[in-house]
Amino acid sequence: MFKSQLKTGKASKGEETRQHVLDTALALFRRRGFARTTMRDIADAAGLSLGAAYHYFPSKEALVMAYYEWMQAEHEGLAEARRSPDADLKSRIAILFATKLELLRRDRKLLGALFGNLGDPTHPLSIFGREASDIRERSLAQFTAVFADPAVPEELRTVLGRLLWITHLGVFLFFIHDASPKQARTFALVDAVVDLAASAVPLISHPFAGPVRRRILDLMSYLDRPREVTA
Amino acid sequence: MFKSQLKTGKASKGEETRQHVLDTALALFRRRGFARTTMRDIADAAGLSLGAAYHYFPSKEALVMAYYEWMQAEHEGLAEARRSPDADLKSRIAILFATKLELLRRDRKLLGALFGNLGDPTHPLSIFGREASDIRERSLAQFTAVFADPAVPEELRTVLGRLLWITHLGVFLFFIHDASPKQARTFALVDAVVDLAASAVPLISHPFAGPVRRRILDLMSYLDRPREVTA
DNA sequence: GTCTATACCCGGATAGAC
DNA sequence: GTCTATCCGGGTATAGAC
Repeated sequence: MFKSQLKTGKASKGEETRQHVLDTALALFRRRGFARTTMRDIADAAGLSLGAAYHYFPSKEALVMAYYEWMQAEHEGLAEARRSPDADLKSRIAILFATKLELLRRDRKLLGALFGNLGDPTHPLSIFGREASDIRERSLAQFTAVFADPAVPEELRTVLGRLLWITHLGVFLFFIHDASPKQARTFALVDAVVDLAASAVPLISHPFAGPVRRRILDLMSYLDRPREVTA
Repeated sequence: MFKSQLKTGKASKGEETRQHVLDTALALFRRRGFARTTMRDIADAAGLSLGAAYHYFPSKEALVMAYYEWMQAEHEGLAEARRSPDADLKSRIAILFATKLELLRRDRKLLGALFGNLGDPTHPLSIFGREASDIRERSLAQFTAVFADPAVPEELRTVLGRLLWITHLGVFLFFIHDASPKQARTFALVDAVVDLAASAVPLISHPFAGPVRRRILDLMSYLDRPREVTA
């Protein structure tokens, strides 16, 4: 696990090259999309042999995973920077969506790859799969933290975080397909979703909604457990 | 469009072969999954050359589309057969989910393919794409019809139909990943979802929920328009 | 450990002869 | 409508240079 770079502290030659390959790949993905970019293109554009590219990234999708990781770190940083201590629930939700949309905006053609293996449980590289679990958990944590608010019943916070996270996946699936100028429809959708989410919380917390609330908790308990591997 | 078969009325040789290829392919998909079945496997098993198989189905995914079509017709038939005129809202929803689950049960390994191209808007063969629009509309219509009920405000029916349809996609995405014995967790999830859907309708129809209801209608208006093609 | 070059396998898809 | 041959690209393998 611990290599010689312990003493240097500097980025080694290898890490520089690795970064260069990743940058080149992402530039090509952004311009031409994931499917229409070949590993041979990437190696050529980076000035490397095919073998060298595969030396750093064992598969084309590993490049997407690296991007996913970068993206998550970036989102955490940006959302944190925009955070203000006296913000209410609605603006906390709004910030989370706005920052992510800001980051993903130029990467529409690349996003498809993240949703690509959604339906294949045997494929480890999936947004719901093993390899992505770290990143997924960190993202989920961001969306759950939004509900750490005295106005929200404790028992509902985890559940609401998950619901909001799933919703954000849906929004970005919409975003991928949104061909309106400058993705105006996605921006409008985000406004509406934020508005709805913020206004649904008091409703669902109200005693009147007790039976529905209990059913939501029931339902989420089925989604909670870690995923097993299909034989 | 109109070929010589107009006079025969019988299934021509070509249609028989086409059906044979489809049957063979589905059998292989069910046994080994979509990804692990090659077009060469299918052609071999059907006793045809690769080129001949491609003559009938222009791509591997076209086979999935043909399945999707068959599936939708089957679901309409089965749901209709189970329909009883005096059923309440909840049991109408329950029947829709139960019959679909019944049909899809043996096809888990095949379903991933339906969700496969979800993220690629340039790919016409997607559950959200052009090619599938007919089938998608028919499926949506089934889920909307459930709410044709005096207890449900007119203005909400389309919206609730869409929400239920999206929910059913989510349930079957879960189903694909469900490795519990006999997919017991999916069955439990379906129960909970049906329960929640049926109990949420009175809540959302209640005057108290007016603001939330208006926001839901707002939100859905962004999802309504037909999809344009990305350049 | 970093990299080149090259040949190869596999599987989706296509061309063109018959 | 059916075949054989071919292309293309993801991915692997290997042999060797520095």
